[in-house]
Amino acid sequence: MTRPRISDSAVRRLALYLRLLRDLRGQGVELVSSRELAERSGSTSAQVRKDLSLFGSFGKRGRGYAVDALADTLENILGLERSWRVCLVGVGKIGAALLGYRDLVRRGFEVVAAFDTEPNKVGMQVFGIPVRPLSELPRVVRRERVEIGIIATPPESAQEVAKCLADAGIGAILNFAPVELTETDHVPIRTMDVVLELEGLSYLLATAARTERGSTTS
Amino acid sequence: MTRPRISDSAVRRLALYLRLLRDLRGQGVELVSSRELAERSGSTSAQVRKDLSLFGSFGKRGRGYAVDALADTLENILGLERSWRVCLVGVGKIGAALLGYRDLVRRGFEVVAAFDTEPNKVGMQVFGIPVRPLSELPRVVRRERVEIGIIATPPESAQEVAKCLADAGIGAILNFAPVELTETDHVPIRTMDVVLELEGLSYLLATAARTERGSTTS
DNA sequence: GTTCGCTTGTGAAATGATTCACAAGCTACC
DNA sequence: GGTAGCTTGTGAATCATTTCACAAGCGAAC
Repeated sequence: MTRPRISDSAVRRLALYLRLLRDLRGQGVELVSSRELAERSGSTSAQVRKDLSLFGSFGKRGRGYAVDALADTLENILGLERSWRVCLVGVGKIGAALLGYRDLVRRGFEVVAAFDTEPNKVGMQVFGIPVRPLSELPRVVRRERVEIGIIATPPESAQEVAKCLADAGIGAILNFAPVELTETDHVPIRTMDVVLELEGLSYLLATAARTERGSTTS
Repeated sequence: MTRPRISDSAVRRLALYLRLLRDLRGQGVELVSSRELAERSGSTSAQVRKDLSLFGSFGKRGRGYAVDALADTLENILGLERSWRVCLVGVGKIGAALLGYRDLVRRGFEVVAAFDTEPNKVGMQVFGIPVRPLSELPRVVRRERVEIGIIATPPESAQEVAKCLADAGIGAILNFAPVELTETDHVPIRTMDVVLELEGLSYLLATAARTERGSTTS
């Protein structure tokens, strides 16, 4: 399979198509057209076809795409034919919610370890996963062959934890702390920030309000 | 102030600059250059200047930007000079974690109501906020003048809840359910999906592994 | 007041992503 | 076999975003 450079947004769309295809497969649907995928993913049929054609041609002209085969193909492209070993650092409210989030393991991400510095959290079990002291992180990450780290610490410690994860040989990081982390050792980092998203919505609301006022007044 | 059409990614960057500026203000820093903002936000100085110049010219050549004044300006542009009234639908693990997340109110998003359908959750107080039955949503949203809705329900009910929020007159929606929602009544929707982000990382890891193998073998 | 070092603001160029539009190809049906 | 109706795959064109590059401007030092 060819592996072109591909944008983040394209990868996200592919992951979305895969989710839709799995649903369709569950419903016993065998064929799906780019138009249908587009409708369900909020995209356009041309976009869907372009995205898929980056990796090869999987469809049949006049018919569409074979749901089952395309799902398998996308699983392969995205590396989801296997499951990934994940650890969590920071067992606060968000961290604990993630440990209890069943979709993670169901969709191929198994949380195999959790860490925190708070002495009263260390030793607890949260949703069946023991919380260990941060000092054990390097050893445990190596021993358990953890591949992805999730940071859910306060922002002050996030950068330090990222460094620690990178040094321990982790391959990628998902960050929930509201700070922009600087990449260490080419370990890719994605940040999810609720407040930043809300602020984006705030901009839209403020703009809408002004436009409204402007047009009403004049 | 001019209000040009501006991309989502630009808005996100502006929100990020604002966060950095508030930090700097707290530290008593008075001037900051586009280069410094770029370093701290993982961007480039040209990008920072372009973003800011969309709304006017706020800097002094040779000196940089006045931290305090620029923070105020960005707060105005983003609509963050005031705080917003938010409600939460779905008090599961993620929902409960959000209710306890202090940064929301600290950064101008006040959760004034929470809803759920589960009879054993309705009537509870979670972090001081009473959980009401979903049937009260339209009335409460109107009475409390709620402007932003957060959906943290299972994916099956998310679309229905989105419609309900839109009908109740809400202005924007942040969705945590792993489904692509179709927009109702021009109410903007942002979706945050942990698994989708992890799948994006999975793609990078899988690609890195293949490249590695390819180059090692040859 | 002149020079020097630094930084902004911004057109122009380059790069990247999306949309268009259509030939090529498949299936069903007659 | 031929035709009709769809749908894919993809170059070309359009649209959007980012980067480049530099004139203009500010302040400090002498």
